[in-house]
Amino acid sequence: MGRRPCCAKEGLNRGAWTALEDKILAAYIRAHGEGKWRNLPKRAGLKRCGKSCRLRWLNYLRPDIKRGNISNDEEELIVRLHNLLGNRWSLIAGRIPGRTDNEIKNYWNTTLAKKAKAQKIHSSSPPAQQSSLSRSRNKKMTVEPKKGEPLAPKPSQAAATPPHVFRTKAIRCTKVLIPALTSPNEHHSFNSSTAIDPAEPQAIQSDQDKGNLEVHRGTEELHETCAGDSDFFSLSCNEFQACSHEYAEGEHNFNNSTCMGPDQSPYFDEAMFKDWTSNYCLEERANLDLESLAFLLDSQEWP
DNA sequence: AAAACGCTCAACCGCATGCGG
DNA sequence: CCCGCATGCGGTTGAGCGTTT
Repeated sequence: MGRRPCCAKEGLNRGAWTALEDKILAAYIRAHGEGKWRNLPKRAGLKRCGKSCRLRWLNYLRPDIKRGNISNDEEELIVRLHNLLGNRWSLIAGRIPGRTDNEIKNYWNTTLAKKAKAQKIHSSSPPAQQSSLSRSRNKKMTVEPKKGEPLAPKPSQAAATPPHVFRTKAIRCTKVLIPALTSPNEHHSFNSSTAIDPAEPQAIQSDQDKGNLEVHRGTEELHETCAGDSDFFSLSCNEFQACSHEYAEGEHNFNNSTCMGPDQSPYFDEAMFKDWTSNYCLEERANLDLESLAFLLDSQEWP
Protein backbone atom coordinates (compact mmCIF):
# COMPACT_ATOMS: atom_id res chain seq x y z
CA MET A 1 0.00 0.00 0.00
CA GLY A 2 1.60 3.16 -1.13
CA ARG A 3 1.79 6.37 0.72
CA ARG A 4 -0.87 8.86 -0.11
CA PRO A 5 0.68 11.69 -2.08
CA CYS A 6 0.53 15.08 -0.48
CA CYS A 7 -1.42 16.30 -3.46
CA ALA A 8 -2.45 15.23 -6.92
CA LYS A 9 0.56 15.83 -9.04
CA GLU A 10 -1.13 15.75 -12.41
CA GLY A 11 -1.31 19.09 -14.10
CA LEU A 12 0.76 20.86 -11.50
CA ASN A 13 3.66 23.12 -12.25
CA ARG A 14 6.99 22.04 -10.97
CA GLY A 15 10.42 23.52 -10.82
CA ALA A 16 11.29 27.16 -10.61
CA TRP A 17 8.60 29.59 -9.64
CA THR A 18 7.67 32.37 -12.00
CA ALA A 19 7.35 35.98 -10.91
CA LEU A 20 3.63 35.76 -11.47
CA GLU A 21 3.27 32.72 -9.25
CA ASP A 22 5.27 34.46 -6.56
CA LYS A 23 3.04 37.46 -6.80
CA ILE A 24 -0.12 35.41 -6.55
CA LEU A 25 1.14 33.41 -3.61
CA ALA A 26 2.42 36.41 -1.72
CA ALA A 27 -0.78 38.31 -2.29
CA TYR A 28 -2.89 35.40 -1.17
CA ILE A 29 -0.92 34.85 2.00
CA ARG A 30 -0.96 38.54 2.81
CA ALA A 31 -4.71 38.49 2.47
CA HIS A 32 -5.51 35.19 4.14
CA GLY A 33 -2.50 34.35 6.23
CA GLU A 34 -0.40 31.22 6.33
CA GLY A 35 -1.71 27.72 6.83
CA LYS A 36 -4.10 25.38 5.07
CA TRP A 37 -1.37 24.75 2.58
CA ARG A 38 -3.11 21.85 0.93
CA ASN A 39 -6.05 23.94 -0.11
CA LEU A 40 -4.10 27.10 -0.71
CA PRO A 41 -3.07 26.45 -4.33
CA LYS A 42 -6.63 25.79 -5.40
CA ARG A 43 -7.98 28.82 -3.63
CA ALA A 44 -5.19 31.05 -4.80
CA GLY A 45 -5.44 29.77 -8.33
CA LEU A 46 -1.97 28.28 -8.41
CA LYS A 47 -1.07 25.10 -10.19
CA ARG A 48 1.27 24.07 -7.46
CA CYS A 49 1.42 21.52 -4.72
CA GLY A 50 0.61 22.90 -1.28
CA LYS A 51 3.95 21.79 0.00
CA SER A 52 5.63 23.66 -2.79
CA CYS A 53 3.70 26.81 -1.89
CA ARG A 54 4.66 26.51 1.74
CA LEU A 55 8.30 26.04 0.87
CA ARG A 56 8.32 28.92 -1.54
CA TRP A 57 6.79 31.19 1.04
CA LEU A 58 9.00 30.11 3.90
CA ASN A 59 12.23 30.09 1.98
CA TYR A 60 11.80 32.94 -0.40
CA LEU A 61 8.73 35.13 -0.22
CA ARG A 62 8.42 35.76 3.49
CA PRO A 63 8.95 39.46 4.11
CA ASP A 64 11.37 39.00 7.00
CA ILE A 65 13.89 37.02 5.04
CA LYS A 66 17.31 38.52 5.01
CA ARG A 67 19.01 38.65 1.66
CA GLY A 68 22.67 38.70 0.91
CA ASN A 69 25.72 36.89 2.07
CA ILE A 70 26.09 35.29 5.42
CA SER A 71 28.17 37.57 7.59
CA ASN A 72 31.16 36.41 9.56
CA ASP A 73 29.18 36.71 12.77
CA GLU A 74 26.41 34.64 11.34
CA GLU A 75 28.84 32.09 10.03
CA GLU A 76 30.49 31.72 13.37
CA LEU A 77 27.15 31.39 15.03
CA ILE A 78 26.12 28.72 12.57
CA VAL A 79 29.27 26.78 13.28
CA ARG A 80 28.74 26.98 17.00
CA LEU A 81 25.12 26.07 16.79
CA HIS A 82 25.91 23.21 14.48
CA ASN A 83 28.47 21.92 16.93
CA LEU A 84 25.81 22.08 19.53
CA LEU A 85 22.74 20.93 17.67
CA GLY A 86 23.98 18.92 14.72
CA ASN A 87 22.01 19.03 11.50
CA ARG A 88 18.94 20.46 13.11
CA TRP A 89 18.69 23.24 10.63
CA SER A 90 15.38 24.60 11.71
CA LEU A 91 16.60 25.04 15.26
CA ILE A 92 19.73 26.73 14.02
CA ALA A 93 17.74 28.93 11.68
CA GLY A 94 15.42 29.85 14.52
CA ARG A 95 18.34 31.52 16.23
CA ILE A 96 19.54 33.43 13.22
CA PRO A 97 16.92 35.99 12.30
CA GLY A 98 16.11 36.32 8.66
CA ARG A 99 17.80 33.12 7.62
CA THR A 100 15.92 30.00 6.62
CA ASP A 101 16.78 26.45 7.47
CA ASN A 102 17.23 25.71 3.79
CA GLU A 103 19.64 28.56 3.38
CA ILE A 104 21.68 27.54 6.37
CA LYS A 105 21.68 23.93 5.31
CA ASN A 106 22.89 24.90 1.86
CA TYR A 107 25.49 27.21 3.28
CA TRP A 108 26.73 24.52 5.57
CA ASN A 109 26.87 21.89 2.86
CA THR A 110 28.56 24.09 0.33
CA THR A 111 30.85 26.22 2.45
CA LEU A 112 31.20 25.39 6.08
CA ALA A 113 31.44 21.64 5.72
CA LYS A 114 34.39 22.14 3.45
CA LYS A 115 36.01 24.46 5.93
CA ALA A 116 35.39 22.02 8.72
CA LYS A 117 36.78 19.25 6.62
CA ALA A 118 39.85 21.24 5.75
CA GLN A 119 40.41 22.06 9.39
CA LYS A 120 40.02 18.44 10.32
CA ILE A 121 42.54 17.33 7.76
CA HIS A 122 44.88 20.05 8.79
CA SER A 123 44.70 19.18 12.45
CA SER A 124 44.59 15.38 12.29
CA SER A 125 47.51 13.35 11.02
CA PRO A 126 46.06 10.62 8.80
CA PRO A 127 43.26 11.81 6.58
CA ALA A 128 39.90 10.27 7.17
CA GLN A 129 38.92 7.37 5.03
CA GLN A 130 36.22 9.41 3.44
CA SER A 131 37.02 10.57 -0.03
CA SER A 132 37.32 14.25 -0.73
CA LEU A 133 34.18 16.28 -0.84
CA SER A 134 33.13 16.85 -4.32
CA ARG A 135 29.60 17.80 -5.10
CA SER A 136 27.27 17.84 -2.21
CA ARG A 137 24.90 15.44 -3.87
CA ASN A 138 27.62 12.95 -4.60
CA LYS A 139 29.09 12.92 -1.16
CA LYS A 140 26.91 13.32 1.81
CA MET A 141 28.31 15.67 4.35
CA THR A 142 25.91 14.97 7.10
CA VAL A 143 26.97 14.34 10.63
CA GLU A 144 23.74 12.69 11.55
CA PRO A 145 23.11 9.05 11.06
CA LYS A 146 20.68 8.13 8.39
CA LYS A 147 17.33 6.92 9.45
CA GLY A 148 17.46 3.53 11.01
CA GLU A 149 21.14 3.69 11.71
CA PRO A 150 22.41 3.69 15.24
CA LEU A 151 22.97 7.04 16.83
CA ALA A 152 26.42 6.23 18.01
CA PRO A 153 29.11 7.26 15.57
CA LYS A 154 31.01 4.54 13.81
CA PRO A 155 34.48 4.00 15.20
CA SER A 156 36.14 5.71 12.30
CA GLN A 157 33.77 8.63 12.62
CA ALA A 158 34.23 8.83 16.32
CA ALA A 159 37.93 9.10 15.91
CA ALA A 160 37.55 11.96 13.52
CA THR A 161 34.87 13.73 15.48
CA PRO A 162 35.89 16.68 17.54
CA PRO A 163 35.22 15.92 21.17
CA HIS A 164 32.77 18.76 21.54
CA VAL A 165 30.42 17.51 18.93
CA PHE A 166 27.72 15.34 20.28
CA ARG A 167 25.56 13.60 17.83
CA THR A 168 21.93 13.79 18.39
CA LYS A 169 18.90 12.55 16.70
CA ALA A 170 16.36 15.28 16.57
CA ILE A 171 14.51 14.98 19.80
CA ARG A 172 11.69 17.06 21.02
CA CYS A 173 11.15 17.48 24.70
CA THR A 174 7.51 18.06 25.23
CA LYS A 175 7.32 17.99 28.97
CA VAL A 176 9.97 17.76 31.60
CA LEU A 177 9.54 17.52 35.27
CA ILE A 178 12.01 18.67 37.78
CA PRO A 179 12.47 16.94 41.08
CA ALA A 180 11.36 19.02 44.00
CA LEU A 181 14.49 20.37 45.53
CA THR A 182 14.94 20.67 49.21
CA SER A 183 15.82 24.27 48.96
CA PRO A 184 15.30 26.42 45.96
CA ASN A 185 18.54 28.16 46.75
CA GLU A 186 20.62 25.06 46.73
CA HIS A 187 20.25 24.34 43.08
CA HIS A 188 18.89 26.16 40.19
CA SER A 189 15.78 24.54 38.99
CA PHE A 190 16.15 23.54 35.46
CA ASN A 191 13.93 23.08 32.57
CA SER A 192 15.86 20.82 30.30
CA SER A 193 13.51 21.41 27.47
CA THR A 194 14.80 24.91 27.26
CA ALA A 195 18.21 23.59 26.55
CA ILE A 196 17.04 21.38 23.77
CA ASP A 197 13.88 22.77 22.40
CA PRO A 198 13.02 26.05 24.01
CA ALA A 199 9.96 26.48 21.95
CA GLU A 200 7.88 24.22 24.11
CA PRO A 201 8.10 25.20 27.71
CA GLN A 202 4.44 25.35 28.57
CA ALA A 203 4.02 21.99 30.21
CA ILE A 204 6.65 22.63 32.78
CA GLN A 205 4.85 24.72 35.24
CA SER A 206 1.87 22.56 35.89
CA ASP A 207 3.96 19.50 36.30
CA GLN A 208 6.36 21.27 38.49
CA ASP A 209 3.56 22.35 40.66
CA LYS A 210 2.86 18.75 41.38
CA GLY A 211 6.34 18.42 42.70
CA ASN A 212 6.77 15.05 41.13
CA LEU A 213 9.64 13.64 39.33
CA GLU A 214 8.12 12.48 36.16
CA VAL A 215 10.10 11.95 33.09
CA HIS A 216 8.36 12.33 29.84
CA ARG A 217 9.22 11.08 26.46
CA GLY A 218 11.57 13.78 25.47
CA THR A 219 13.50 13.57 28.64
CA GLU A 220 13.86 9.87 28.42
CA GLU A 221 15.29 10.22 24.99
CA LEU A 222 17.48 13.00 26.13
CA HIS A 223 18.68 10.99 29.02
CA GLU A 224 19.35 8.08 26.75
CA THR A 225 21.23 10.25 24.35
CA CYS A 226 23.30 11.62 27.14
CA ALA A 227 24.00 8.33 28.81
CA GLY A 228 27.71 7.92 29.05
CA ASP A 229 28.26 11.53 28.24
CA SER A 230 27.81 13.15 31.53
CA ASP A 231 29.04 16.52 30.44
CA PHE A 232 26.22 16.85 28.00
CA PHE A 233 24.56 19.69 29.78
CA SER A 234 27.63 21.49 30.83
CA LEU A 235 28.89 21.24 27.32
CA SER A 236 25.72 22.67 25.95
CA CYS A 237 25.93 25.42 28.44
CA ASN A 238 29.52 26.16 27.76
CA GLU A 239 28.86 26.34 24.09
CA PHE A 240 26.04 28.71 24.57
CA GLN A 241 27.93 30.72 27.10
CA ALA A 242 30.90 30.99 24.85
CA CYS A 243 28.59 32.02 22.13
CA SER A 244 26.74 34.49 24.25
CA HIS A 245 29.84 35.90 25.79
CA GLU A 246 31.46 36.46 22.50
CA TYR A 247 28.53 38.36 21.14
CA ALA A 248 28.21 40.34 24.28
CA GLU A 249 31.71 41.56 23.73
CA GLY A 250 31.05 42.44 20.18
CA GLU A 251 28.51 44.65 18.62
CA HIS A 252 25.63 42.51 19.78
CA ASN A 253 24.03 42.91 23.08
CA PHE A 254 24.24 39.52 24.62
CA ASN A 255 23.71 38.95 28.25
CA ASN A 256 26.59 36.74 29.17
CA SER A 257 25.35 35.90 32.60
CA THR A 258 22.86 33.40 31.31
CA CYS A 259 23.11 30.69 28.78
CA MET A 260 19.88 31.50 27.11
CA GLY A 261 17.95 34.16 28.80
CA PRO A 262 15.13 36.36 27.70
CA ASP A 263 17.43 39.17 26.89
CA GLN A 264 17.75 41.40 23.92
CA SER A 265 19.90 39.14 21.89
CA PRO A 266 19.20 39.48 18.22
CA TYR A 267 20.10 35.85 17.79
CA PHE A 268 17.22 34.44 19.72
CA ASP A 269 13.67 34.45 18.75
CA GLU A 270 11.67 37.06 20.56
CA ALA A 271 8.49 35.07 20.50
CA MET A 272 10.34 32.22 22.06
CA PHE A 273 11.26 34.32 25.03
CA LYS A 274 7.85 35.77 25.25
CA ASP A 275 6.62 32.31 26.07
CA TRP A 276 9.49 31.68 28.38
CA THR A 277 8.88 34.71 30.43
CA SER A 278 5.36 33.60 31.08
CA ASN A 279 6.82 30.68 32.93
CA TYR A 280 7.21 31.51 36.55
CA CYS A 281 10.18 29.29 37.00
CA LEU A 282 12.11 31.32 34.52
CA GLU A 283 10.94 34.56 35.90
CA GLU A 284 12.01 33.65 39.34
CA ARG A 285 15.26 32.19 38.22
CA ALA A 286 16.10 34.34 35.33
CA ASN A 287 19.76 33.96 36.03
CA LEU A 288 19.77 30.22 36.11
CA ASP A 289 22.94 28.69 35.01
CA LEU A 290 22.63 25.71 32.76
CA GLU A 291 25.77 24.25 34.15
CA SER A 292 23.73 23.35 37.12
CA LEU A 293 21.96 20.88 34.91
CA ALA A 294 24.67 18.38 35.33
CA PHE A 295 23.18 17.39 38.63
CA LEU A 296 20.19 16.03 36.78
CA LEU A 297 22.34 13.52 35.02
CA ASP A 298 24.04 12.40 38.15
CA SER A 299 20.85 12.21 40.06
CA GLN A 300 19.90 8.76 41.27
CA GLU A 301 16.30 9.78 41.14
CA TRP A 302 16.05 9.20 37.43
CA PRO A 303 13.96 6.19 36.71
C1' DA B 1 35.37 29.65 -28.54
C1' DA B 2 33.57 25.78 -26.51
C1' DA B 3 33.53 21.78 -23.81
C1' DA B 4 34.18 20.08 -19.24
C1' DC B 5 34.00 20.75 -14.65
C1' DG B 6 32.54 22.67 -10.25
C1' DC B 7 29.51 25.29 -7.28
C1' DT B 8 25.28 27.21 -5.50
C1' DC B 9 20.73 27.15 -4.16
C1' DA B 10 15.76 26.57 -5.06
C1' DA B 11 12.85 22.91 -5.07
C1' DC B 12 11.42 18.23 -4.33
C1' DC B 13 10.76 13.97 -1.62
C1' DG B 14 9.63 11.03 2.06
C1' DC B 15 9.33 10.47 6.86
C1' DA B 16 8.20 12.27 11.52
C1' DT B 17 5.27 14.56 14.50
C1' DG B 18 1.30 16.96 16.42
C1' DC B 19 -3.44 17.34 16.73
C1' DG B 20 -8.30 16.82 16.38
C1' DG B 21 -12.18 13.79 15.65
C1' DC C 1 -6.57 4.70 21.99
C1' DC C 2 -6.68 4.86 17.11
C1' DC C 3 -6.74 6.99 12.76
C1' DG C 4 -6.24 10.40 9.29
C1' DC C 5 -4.86 14.89 8.10
C1' DA C 6 -1.81 18.90 8.09
C1' DT C 7 2.46 20.52 8.72
C1' DG C 8 7.46 20.46 9.77
C1' DC C 9 11.90 18.77 8.94
C1' DG C 10 16.20 17.09 6.93
C1' DG C 11 18.22 14.78 2.97
C1' DT C 12 18.67 14.91 -1.87
C1' DT C 13 18.35 16.52 -6.60
C1' DG C 14 19.07 19.14 -10.72
C1' DA C 15 19.06 23.55 -13.28
C1' DG C 16 21.71 27.31 -14.06
C1' DC C 17 25.71 29.82 -13.82
C1' DG C 18 30.71 30.64 -13.30
C1' DT C 19 35.39 28.96 -13.90
C1' DT C 20 38.89 26.26 -15.85
C1' DT C 21 41.07 23.75 -19.47
